[in-house]
Amino acid sequence: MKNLKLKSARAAKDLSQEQLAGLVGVSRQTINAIEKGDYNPTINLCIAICKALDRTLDELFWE
Amino acid sequence: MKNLKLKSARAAKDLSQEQLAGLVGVSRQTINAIEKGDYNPTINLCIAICKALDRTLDELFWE
DNA sequence: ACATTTTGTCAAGTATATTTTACAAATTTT
DNA sequence: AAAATTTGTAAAATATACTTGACAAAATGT
Repeated sequence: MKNLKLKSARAAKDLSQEQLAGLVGVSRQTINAIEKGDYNPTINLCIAICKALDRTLDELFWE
Repeated sequence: MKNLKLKSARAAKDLSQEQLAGLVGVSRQTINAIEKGDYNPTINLCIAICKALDRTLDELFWE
């Protein structure tokens, strides 16, 4: 299922998928796939995303 | 660095690495590697571990 | 309306998470 | 102290996260 919390947190910072990808050091497609859902990123990437968006793991990746 | 929060939470439930591995459906070595640190598990595995130990992502995998 | 940026998606390749088998060190049990 | 369980670790194989390049649809800006 889509990760709308991530999409929303990214929008709150006014960042494009490509900009967020650059901040955390992955490709744009990876960010897109995570938001799209049915994807299983590594915890280090999740942590990097959380820090870039000033959120915690529970806020963005806990159901 | 070692994940002592995970090690401690597992001990609190009196589970061996092998028992926890069975609960979350991975090998014992994977659990051992995560506790040892310098490892990068997937978010789905982290979530499964958290649920098995009645903890959240922030409690076990946030620094 | 046109131009630009952003997003969704696909296929083929590369990097790495995870498994399997195996053995020794350490810890716990009797 | 011996036996049994648990843990630490390693090498080779497999599964999958992530990349690169590319193109079209959708959204945004002028």
